[in-house]
Amino acid sequence: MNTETETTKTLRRDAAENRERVLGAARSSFAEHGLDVGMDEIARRAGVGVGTIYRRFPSKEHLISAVAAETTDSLRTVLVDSLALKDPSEGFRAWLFGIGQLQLEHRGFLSRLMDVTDEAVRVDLDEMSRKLLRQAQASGAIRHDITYEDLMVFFWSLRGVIERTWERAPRAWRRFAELYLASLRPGAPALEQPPITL
Amino acid sequence: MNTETETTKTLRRDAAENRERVLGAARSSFAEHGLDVGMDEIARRAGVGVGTIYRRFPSKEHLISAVAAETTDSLRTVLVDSLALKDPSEGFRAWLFGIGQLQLEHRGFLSRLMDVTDEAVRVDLDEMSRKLLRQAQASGAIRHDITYEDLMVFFWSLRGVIERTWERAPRAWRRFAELYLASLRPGAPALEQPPITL
Amino acid sequence: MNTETETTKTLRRDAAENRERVLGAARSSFAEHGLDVGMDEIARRAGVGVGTIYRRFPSKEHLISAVAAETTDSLRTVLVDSLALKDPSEGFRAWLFGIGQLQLEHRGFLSRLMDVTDEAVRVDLDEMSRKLLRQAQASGAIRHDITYEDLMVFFWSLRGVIERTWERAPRAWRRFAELYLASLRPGAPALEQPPITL
Amino acid sequence: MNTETETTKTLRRDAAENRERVLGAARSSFAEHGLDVGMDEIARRAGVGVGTIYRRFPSKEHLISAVAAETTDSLRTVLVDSLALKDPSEGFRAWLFGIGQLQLEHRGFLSRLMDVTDEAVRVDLDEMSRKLLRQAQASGAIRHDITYEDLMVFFWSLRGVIERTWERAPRAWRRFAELYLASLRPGAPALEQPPITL
DNA sequence: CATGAATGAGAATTCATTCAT
DNA sequence: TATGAATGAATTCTCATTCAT
Repeated sequence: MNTETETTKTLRRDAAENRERVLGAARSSFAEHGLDVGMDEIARRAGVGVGTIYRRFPSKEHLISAVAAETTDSLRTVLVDSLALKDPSEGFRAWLFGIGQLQLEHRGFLSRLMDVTDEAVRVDLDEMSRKLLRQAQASGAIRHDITYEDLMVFFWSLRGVIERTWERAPRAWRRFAELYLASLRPGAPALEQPPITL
Repeated sequence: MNTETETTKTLRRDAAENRERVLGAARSSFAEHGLDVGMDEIARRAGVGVGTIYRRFPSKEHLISAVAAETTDSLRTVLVDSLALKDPSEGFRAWLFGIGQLQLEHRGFLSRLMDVTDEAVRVDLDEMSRKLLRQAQASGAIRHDITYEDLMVFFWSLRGVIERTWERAPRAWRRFAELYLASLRPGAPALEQPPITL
Repeated sequence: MNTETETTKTLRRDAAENRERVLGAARSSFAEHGLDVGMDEIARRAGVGVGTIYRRFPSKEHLISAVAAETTDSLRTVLVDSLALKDPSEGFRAWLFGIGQLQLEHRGFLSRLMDVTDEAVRVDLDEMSRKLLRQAQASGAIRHDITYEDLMVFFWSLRGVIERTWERAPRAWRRFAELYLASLRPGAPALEQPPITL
Repeated sequence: MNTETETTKTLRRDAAENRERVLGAARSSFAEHGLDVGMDEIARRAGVGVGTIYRRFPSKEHLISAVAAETTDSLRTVLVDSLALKDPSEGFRAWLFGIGQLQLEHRGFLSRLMDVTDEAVRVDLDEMSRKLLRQAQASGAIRHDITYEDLMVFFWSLRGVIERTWERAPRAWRRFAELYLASLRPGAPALEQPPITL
């Protein structure tokens, strides 16, 4: 903003860009080594000092949350793209597999992946998700006793699969997802277990 | 001798019992705080000094393995009990839910849970598992295109579910398992995704 | 800025100076308590946190080596100064006593003192040492059946003397060295024991 | 002594014998691994429990001293044997080399080797030592300006030599001793360094 | 008396976080 | 504002010593 500062420190990276660098470094570090990577390593990858990270993020925990929150965009993209599909059944399937692919790409902090801290955003994504389910159920593609929470649980289940298989069988989660999807089709016997609330 | 001392200091006990105390303390510590709990905390819970833990287990890694190995017995019990059921369909279901319950009880080091290091034991459990699946398929309860690996993947998926839900919805995994089980019933459409190898 | 803070907290200094402080603290700690001093004690002496030591030296072993390596310069100084003396006999004597003085000043890790890990440096010091001996022998000051290895052994022998006497008789090693030196003068009877190789 | 006890506990090792076992185990442990061996290792070698060691020796320090003190007998043997030799010059030489051999055999706690805690014993050994020196000087084999302390220092110097050479050149100390001995012969120049007291 | 399991202070090392420059 | 050196609490593991059996 300040022109003089802008002039004298032309080479200094813009704060926003700097934040991106850190987030990117954090994401790839987490993907490779898990959440236990040191802040030094992340700083090194980002090409900044540790202090710079702490200027943007009060603590490592905040950084992790920020990286997780960052996936919100991808999450939204998956939802929007899925909703855009004509066939609700196709849209539903695209959603499930889209989230799976997302997790594969963000493995390392899967435990935090589906955390969305911003309430407004959460509600937004929530509504899109529920709509996808509703449409699929209305179209007869998905059983009516399936709840939104069931799908959340499915997304969480992917973590266990991906963390264990991504190295040796990176497509294993797809078979798993397809099987699970089959159980959501109408015609299956009624469920004994009651729906859950979270 | 002195009752008060007995009370305040909980005098040295039998070595074997002590080992159990350590394993128990480790298991519950892991369940509550994950594998990152300090050895001090485990020792405190067990009511022993850290040195005592190290007398039995050369390193924290060994302790973790021991706790994990301990579950092998439970694993076998689940399998044996499931195989003992007359109805193969019932046996198969008992197996799936039994493993889920096991994981719920051992949450904290779920990442190690299905590791069985002793080769002979592994083969043994393996054979029982495959037999359960075979019988269920022969009886017509389970689709024939389901493989042993599919079930392993399912067990791993439970980790993601349980770690995320055990506190607020400890029965969530049951609904998830029931749904998954439904997808294994005959009559569902053929799977596009090929079976996996691990 | 605040003078009082300056006094009470001794604000962070230049990194290089800090490294020196650590090396100095390590050297004096080793001299007083031997290699078994804790890193905490060394850090305390240096007026830094333990972490600071580990920032410069990956492990205690590295720190010890660094302190030892530091004496390499003193070793070279002794050699250069001794070689600079006109009289080869004087030079030889200066060498022996110089090394003794060095050991007295670095007592505590005498076991590592004569270790020179850098091959090039070792060869360099080696050559100067051999030259000192050669010149002394050529000038007739030292017997011709004395080998370079004999002198190494003498230097090692000083460790035993100094470790045992430095507190109560810090000059004892000088008398010992003088006596030994006397045995190197020409005219003594031939040696029965063969020269050694190391 | 008590016949009944003797009868009922026939298999229990005699206390004195037990003490010997511990001392022997300690000595060989020290020789192999230095003073840093654990008490457990010593107990294992001795075939007793650690508690048994602590029954005989209040602390590790005491055990070390005891092992060191044990060499007093060897020390005396060397002295007696050396004094028994007709030729004082031979006796003196036998003494020096005898002590060297002793140290080679007891390497590991050389730092404590010459410690003799029992005052009466110390005086006794002291007198024999001084007598050996006196006789050698009287016979003209050794210079008159050599003191008893000079020889003590020599014995200590052997530690540095032996610790550094015993593995690769176990006879190196002999050449060193021979050289040193040469310096004690009459005819050498007067010493500048004053005699020491300890 | 002997045993060896138990103890816990202490040692080396790591890493999130702070702060002087 | 960015940097990275400094910090020190926390962690794993060791070992001399104690004490119930």
